[in-house]
Amino acid sequence: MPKVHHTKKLTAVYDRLYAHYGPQHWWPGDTDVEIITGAILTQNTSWGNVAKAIANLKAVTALELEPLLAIPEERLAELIRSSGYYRQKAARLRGFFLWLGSLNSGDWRAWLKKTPMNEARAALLAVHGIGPETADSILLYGADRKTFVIDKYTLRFGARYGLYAEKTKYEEARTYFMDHLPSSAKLYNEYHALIVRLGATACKSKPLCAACPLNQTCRAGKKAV
DNA sequence: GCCCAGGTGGGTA
DNA sequence: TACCCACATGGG
Repeated sequence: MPKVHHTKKLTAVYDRLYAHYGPQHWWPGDTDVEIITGAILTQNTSWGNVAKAIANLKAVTALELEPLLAIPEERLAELIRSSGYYRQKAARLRGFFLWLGSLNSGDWRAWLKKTPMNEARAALLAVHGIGPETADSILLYGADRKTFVIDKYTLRFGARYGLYAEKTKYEEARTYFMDHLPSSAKLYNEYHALIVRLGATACKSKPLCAACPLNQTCRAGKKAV
């Protein structure tokens, strides 16, 4: 398929999702530190469990690096217990914030904003516990950088709607979206959020459930029930 | 009780 | 590279 066709299809799917669900207002968090915290806590975990953990943190301290790092790891783990893998995530949160605070003489916000994408992304990926989805979430939702976030839903979504092959991996899918969409953080933000919304509601069933707003373009093959 | 959730890292063949 | 497993709570 020629490139322009992929662009048209991707854009049409986006328009359909947006018309159906409306703006998703992602990321659900007020500050960059809150967004980063959520990005780590939501690894393989439902958002509801993460929201409780973040509420617990907010109840005891400001969501900034120093106060968060002042919490002993065991205490931190208890506060985020509801998000699952809590001992592991407590260590990862601390490790990440320690690393973040060491950047750019402490001006890590400027570092996140200004460091060339490939360099910043590679640096994030080198931190223990930060994989591609978390790195891209931090850059896109926490620093307004132009990178597309891929997740389980997005891989399934792209394969199901015939954008790319079933076994397409993270980096390839990310490149696909970025190569075929206008380069816009706002668009990347909303598109990923809409895919998650679709995946979390309509797109799990086979055959497609009647609520799927993409029935007409989906090629899962099964007729909508 | 079973399955899954906005992943990641380590180990083995 | 390709699987497998641990990590863990909470909702449907």
